[in-house]
Amino acid sequence: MNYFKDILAVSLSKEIETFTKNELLELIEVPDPKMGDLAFPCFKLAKVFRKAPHMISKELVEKLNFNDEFSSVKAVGPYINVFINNSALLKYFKQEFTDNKILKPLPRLNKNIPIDYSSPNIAKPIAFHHIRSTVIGNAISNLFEFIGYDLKRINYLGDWGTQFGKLSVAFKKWGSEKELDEKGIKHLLEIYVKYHEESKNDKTLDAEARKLFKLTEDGDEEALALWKRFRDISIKEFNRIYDILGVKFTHIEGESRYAPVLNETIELIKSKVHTEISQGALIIPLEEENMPPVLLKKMDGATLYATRDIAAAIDRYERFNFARSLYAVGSQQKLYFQQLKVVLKKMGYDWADKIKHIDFGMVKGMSTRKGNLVFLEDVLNEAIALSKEKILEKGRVPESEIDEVARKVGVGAIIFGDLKSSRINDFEFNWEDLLNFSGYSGPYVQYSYTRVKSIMRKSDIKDYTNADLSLLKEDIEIELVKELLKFPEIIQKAAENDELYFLAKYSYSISKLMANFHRFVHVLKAEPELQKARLFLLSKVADTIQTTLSILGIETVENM
RNA sequence: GGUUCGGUAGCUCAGCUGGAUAGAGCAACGGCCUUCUAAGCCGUGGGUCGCAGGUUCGAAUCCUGCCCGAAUCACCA
Repeated sequence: MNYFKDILAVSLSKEIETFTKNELLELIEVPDPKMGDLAFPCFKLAKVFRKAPHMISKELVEKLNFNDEFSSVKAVGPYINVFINNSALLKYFKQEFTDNKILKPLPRLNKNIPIDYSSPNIAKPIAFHHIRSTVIGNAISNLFEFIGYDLKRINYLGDWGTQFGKLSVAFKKWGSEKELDEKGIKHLLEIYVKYHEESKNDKTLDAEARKLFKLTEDGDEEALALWKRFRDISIKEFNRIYDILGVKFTHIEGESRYAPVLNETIELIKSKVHTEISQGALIIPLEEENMPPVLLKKMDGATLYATRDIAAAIDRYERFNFARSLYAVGSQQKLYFQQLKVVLKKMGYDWADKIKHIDFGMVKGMSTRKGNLVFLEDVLNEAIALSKEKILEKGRVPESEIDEVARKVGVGAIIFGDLKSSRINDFEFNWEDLLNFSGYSGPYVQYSYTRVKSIMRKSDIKDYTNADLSLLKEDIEIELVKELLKFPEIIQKAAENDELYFLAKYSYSISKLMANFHRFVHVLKAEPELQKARLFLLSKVADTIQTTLSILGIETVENM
């Protein structure tokens, strides 16, 4: 659509000298389809020319000249409404979608973007609320990869800290090898919970835990072996869930990576910014910035998250020389990330400006009926089971593919559910919505895709490359063409705002139009040439849906 | 209390760099399977855009104040 906007703007700029072409381009709107494809409001001109806007629109329309791009250019009150000529539109459509040029990832920029997402704490099963960072980070990564960046997908595990001392103590006291083998991470959670109960009454436990973690930090072989074992078990279980979700990482590391360099990091910080001891803790005061201080070391000398994160930020810059550095982390940590950037900036690192916190709202209303967490895996399994049930009901999917299709659809519903609205909104946990596969949902879009593919499979015509698109005359066909041509704008908007819901909405609106297409237009009954033209269009609908969903991290299926 | 984010239909949300009658989905109700997949389609009802001022040709959108909710504000991450 930008192509036609540009033509309109150029034409307008020939008549209007007080505005540049780009200023005019900014003013052009995409109105209600009934009014036109493009609209130019004359209010801003009215101020400059001191003339009523409806007069200006009327006069302008008479002066404007076009080739054959527009079929109608009319003054409607203060607006100039423009309809695009169908043949020009279809010609442009064919050009852009030949070899799917428009859907291809953008040229490589040779610029790195490390992104930190998912990042669970080890020794605890992944709870449902981890879905947000995992799915948002994965999709943002896909999006930036699409527009040309090289992504470094980092799962920055919470794998260091006194909680491992606690876990070690708990395992020594109540742990069982047999249960660890059988239940894996859930056994670790059990004993961790028990530890917390017991430690309320028995204060010696905490001291013991600190001692054990100190041993780990100092490199004690036995302590380290136990830590490594907890970590390996955790990673194995995490990977199982990432496989279900279809989420990938390029780097699995964790806070432990920075354990050896913490002292030198603190020395480095001390040498570059003013630090002080306050109430026994080592802090960086940020009064000038109107922020609370950043704590580097606790009273007992132990380091904190901030120290590790500063080390990690520097490390990521040194390793990747990043164009941007992203963190998909909840909005609770907004202030913390501002502080982190300020500290890095104070240390003289200009690249701190390239750090961006992709924040998102928290998951609320999670069922606590059992007084414990809702595990992500359970929610996924629930969604997959429901989707399998529906697949069996319909009986369209071959036996051998049922489980795979059920997974893609069930998981698609969960992922889409997370990405369908603005990141910053809190996410309401609600089984009913989560498992509702109709309307504005992943399965709806996937379903739309299968119907299109089904038609393509049933037709004898398999090659549409030389289709004569001028045969496409139905309104709904033209609407679809216009929608498909919006793809680059949607990608751009999503990337500019780090918002995935633009893509989710886009996939939905294509599907919605497709539903209308099915109602008014028949493909297989059409004459061969017309059928070919329609198949060309449908194949592009399918490809656009697939490309859009795949950026969101959702797979398409051929049947459901 | 300070800071930040939010308050639009019963619920979940779009729309917010001011513009033409405020839009979706879910839920409710009523229709549609001899027609390329009914996980679908069509229709109906449902709104003082938190409240009050201001800015202007025009405000859900910008400004101010207030009300309500959430997050956060030094030893968790």
